[in-house]
Amino acid sequence: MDKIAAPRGTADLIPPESARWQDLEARLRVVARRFGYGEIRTPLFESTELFVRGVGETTDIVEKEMYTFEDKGGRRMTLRPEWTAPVVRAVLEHNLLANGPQRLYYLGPIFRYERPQAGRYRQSHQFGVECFGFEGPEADVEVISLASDVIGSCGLEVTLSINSIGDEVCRPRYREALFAHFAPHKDALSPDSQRRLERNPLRILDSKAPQDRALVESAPTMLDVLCEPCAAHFARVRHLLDAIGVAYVVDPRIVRGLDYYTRTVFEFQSSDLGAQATVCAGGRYDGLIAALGGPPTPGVGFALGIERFLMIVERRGSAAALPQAGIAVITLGAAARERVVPLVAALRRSSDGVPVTIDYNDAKIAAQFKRAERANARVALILGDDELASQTIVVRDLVTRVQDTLEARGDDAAIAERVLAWYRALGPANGAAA
RNA sequence: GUGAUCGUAGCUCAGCUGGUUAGAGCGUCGCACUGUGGAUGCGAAGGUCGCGGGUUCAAAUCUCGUCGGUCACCCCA
Repeated sequence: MDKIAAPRGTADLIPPESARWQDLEARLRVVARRFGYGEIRTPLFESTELFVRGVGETTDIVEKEMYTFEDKGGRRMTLRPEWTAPVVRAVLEHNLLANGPQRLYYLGPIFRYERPQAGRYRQSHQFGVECFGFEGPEADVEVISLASDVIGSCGLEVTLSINSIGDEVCRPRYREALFAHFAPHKDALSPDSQRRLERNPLRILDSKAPQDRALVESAPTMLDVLCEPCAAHFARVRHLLDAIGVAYVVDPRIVRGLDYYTRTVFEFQSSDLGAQATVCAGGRYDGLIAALGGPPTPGVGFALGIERFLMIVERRGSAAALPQAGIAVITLGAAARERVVPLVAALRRSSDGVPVTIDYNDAKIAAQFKRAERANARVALILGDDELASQTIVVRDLVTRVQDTLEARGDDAAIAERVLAWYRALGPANGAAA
């Protein structure tokens, strides 16, 4: 029988890598809470219709990347390819906007049927926030600031680019201006851009084809065409970013792929990600909620790719080594192994998060020490015939190799307390542990 | 969906223009060393050479297909 492997573009998350995920997830939740965002969790699958209407019928996501299936009741379902549409659906379903503006964050998997590549998978994970109900530029800046804090708290260097893509008033004008600019030179454009010219001229702006470069350089920018309210909004966003000390560059070539964006769009990019430079991206989507049948409500948010984020952390070598922690129990002989079971139980009950591990196999002491080391334990607790006879136990600091003999009379809870007190007295493992 | 490149032990890889029992380092396990861990020496376990077909007296090696990894395009986090 053939071995079954994880599906293409998916990955198992196993120790010690899973610990890094947990660490990042904890940081993300802390920052979100600090900004007053509450967590929302939505189903892994939704009606296909939600994404068709919410993301845009002609987007790549809807046209070719969705995992869609029919359930046994004949309903068309799709594995969540992005979070914003489901979040808006849930917000409307529970009528949250009746209570005024809402701040929500999410953290979990998305699914897109794409060819795997650096920083791109069929199941990937996103953290993001959505801020509903504020029309003013302060909300744009709040959301950018939150993203910036998340990235900064991990010590990463990325560049923030911002742009405005206008609204329903000025964007159509811009499309026409772009079309007028490129159409006369259609034959000089790359084949991809010739296609984009008809479908979505904005996309030509971030073309990577060398032959498009000159024409893109000379193209009019959105910022030239912005209507008065959009221009004012964008100016305020820039002013407020300056005020809170978040560095950015204005990049008129930033275009978002999803139909629902309006006005402010932004991307955080890293040079460590190959072709997938964007680690976090978002913007304002003032028309989306109404488009999904809700009351006209402004919104702004972003999504951050967990895999890409962690990839930068690793390539920058800023991944902190896991500290040596925990107690590894070493027993010698059947009598000790039996005696130690209730003692380990007592240790775990009162260990308050200190991991207590034990190897039940009858290995030599040297081998058990090696395993304790591999498990990254800080302290070894040794129990053999000698200790049983003298009613003691030996504790040894695996970092300094200093050891001690402790009294082991009385009940197990008291012995466990003695061991844990000895453990805690060592303090955190110092640099030598790393 | 398009293109390039790679799949040999748990990991990293060697294996020349096809030639018989497929190797190394690291790791694992054992012994030297009845109870003290990053050392040394000796030894052992571990492989349907991704999978399937073809060419050949003979295929890890050539060929076709397929699956998977990696990278790029499209597009996106």
